[in-house]
Amino acid sequence: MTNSEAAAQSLSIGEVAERTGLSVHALRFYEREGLLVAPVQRTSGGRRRYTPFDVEWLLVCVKLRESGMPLADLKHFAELVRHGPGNEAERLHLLDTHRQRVDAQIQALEECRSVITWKVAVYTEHLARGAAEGLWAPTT
Amino acid sequence: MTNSEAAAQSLSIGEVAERTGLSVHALRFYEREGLLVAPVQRTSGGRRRYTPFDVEWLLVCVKLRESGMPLADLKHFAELVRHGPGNEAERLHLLDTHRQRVDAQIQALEECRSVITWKVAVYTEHLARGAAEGLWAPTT
DNA sequence: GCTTGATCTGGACCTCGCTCTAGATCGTAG
DNA sequence: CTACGATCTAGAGCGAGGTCCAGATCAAGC
Repeated sequence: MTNSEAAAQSLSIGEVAERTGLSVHALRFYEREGLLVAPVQRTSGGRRRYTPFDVEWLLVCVKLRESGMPLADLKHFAELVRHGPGNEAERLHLLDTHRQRVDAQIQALEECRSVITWKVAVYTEHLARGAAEGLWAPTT
Repeated sequence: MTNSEAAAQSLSIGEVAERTGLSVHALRFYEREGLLVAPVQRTSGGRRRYTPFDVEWLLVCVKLRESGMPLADLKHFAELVRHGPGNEAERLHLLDTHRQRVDAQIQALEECRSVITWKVAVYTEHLARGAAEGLWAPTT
């Protein structure tokens, strides 16, 4: 890949914000916090140019954040990747631990869901009966 | 129910903390924030006594919080209940809206889960092959 | 050359949801 | 009566995760 091809593929911070759903503020913040694998390239004028690699990494970050991974863990993961090959076992462990948390979270949410569904049914029935009995009781 | 029966069923803040998983600090905080349906009863000495009703309400609160309902919404819900019968439709709406958010959240988490599973598989394979290729690439 | 909009930096500030502190009081066991 | 642990109030503090601001610079179009 030539320099110009690379330049053509690279994106400004605004474009990356659009593609990742992160704000430009958040992108700069993530960078400061060391969440990126490599320092972002700059134009001669000092503007950031993100490579497709950067964007893909950020998309993974977004998914991990969405699922509740703390920034500190994300930073640790980035450090491992930055450090290069040889620590795949640790990366694996990090991800697998997180997957377990996600599983637990899904389960918890499904429980919440059924509690809510139950409550919704209660109110729906109440309304159907013309709200004849006004008293709210937690279990009914 | 006599007074003494009610008193026997009522719990101290510490007992409620145990049963709900909230800290005593959080319990007092929730009360200050108006998240309870009714003001908590007090002993002659000024200590809080929670009724079974209070505890059940708090357990619902915990479930709703766990599933990401903001305190502001919880407060609103409490206000509706406090205000008594006649607003069941609004309560229903509040809960149903939240359920939709929970559903979306579950779906998002499942997506995250599959992304993570994929990544885990990549690293596992990598390790199985003796980490022959060290290059990390976001998609592989 | 000039305007306009995007981006730059460093640091202050914000919201949320608690958590903790200090200093006083209650209440129960010895 | 004395200890001692639980609880009380008001209010300060905290950690996470950004968000926003000021003032300057860059880059593209007219």
